[in-house]
Amino acid sequence: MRMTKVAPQIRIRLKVDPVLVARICHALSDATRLAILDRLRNGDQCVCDLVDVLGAGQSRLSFHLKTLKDAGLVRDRKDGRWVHYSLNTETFLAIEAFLASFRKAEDATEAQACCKT
Amino acid sequence: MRMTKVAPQIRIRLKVDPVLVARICHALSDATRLAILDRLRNGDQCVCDLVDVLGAGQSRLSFHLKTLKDAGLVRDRKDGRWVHYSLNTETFLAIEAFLASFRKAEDATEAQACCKT
DNA sequence: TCAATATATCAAGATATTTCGATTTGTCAA
DNA sequence: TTGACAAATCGAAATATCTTGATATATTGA
Repeated sequence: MRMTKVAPQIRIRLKVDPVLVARICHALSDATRLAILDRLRNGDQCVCDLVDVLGAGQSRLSFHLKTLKDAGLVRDRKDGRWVHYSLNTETFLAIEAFLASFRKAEDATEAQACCKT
Repeated sequence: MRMTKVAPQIRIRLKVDPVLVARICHALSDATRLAILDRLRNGDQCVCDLVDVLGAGQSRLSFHLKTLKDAGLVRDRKDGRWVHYSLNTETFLAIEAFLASFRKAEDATEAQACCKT
């Protein structure tokens, strides 16, 4: 982690498309989808596991998983007749950077990368 | 900014209500509202200024400003016959912390505060 | 091949959100 | 007090999203 102050022009900056931000935030704005993401904290889950744990219908979960995938918040991996979903942390990082830019007046209309682990 | 490592039990933690997260993210999921937030980067704006700049109807802007205010993303301040809106950075920080928790396996179901300026 | 299982997709209805125009409320200045 | 202006609210129409049940696709094992 970089600790010394750097000049503005060499800061890491990410230009964030508002259409993508809206899509990501929309994906995060539903209780079922937040519950799915919460289940994925502990690693990959197949749809059938999520159906069992969340008590939601299979087509409903497929619908929400597609929304999360289209937003880039999750990835899917096919394994035989199962599909495993997992968190895509890059997108979380990108949206965090976008939101952080609202707390940093000097960054005007662009987002600044932060929170790197 | 704290630079030394701290033990997990004394980390700052924020329990985030999924209902509030959904409300905040919903507020962030609309192009008009993102445009409003972008205008507020440079400080307070009254509704009439936003109407001029964004080219949207007044009732439409009032509707979206209410959505943003209910989500805690903006504050309003009455000044004579004008109402000035401004960014509420605390809520941005809270939602960033919530999102960051998905990138930190050890935090399980709670969000960790980060990105403090 | 056939039956069972996992997942995706579709259509239709239910629900929620957004937009617009009109009205209302509150403030100020003449 | 009156007229003008800023902003919020309301009802109705338009649009988008979510849920459900049915069906389609793909994979596996018998």
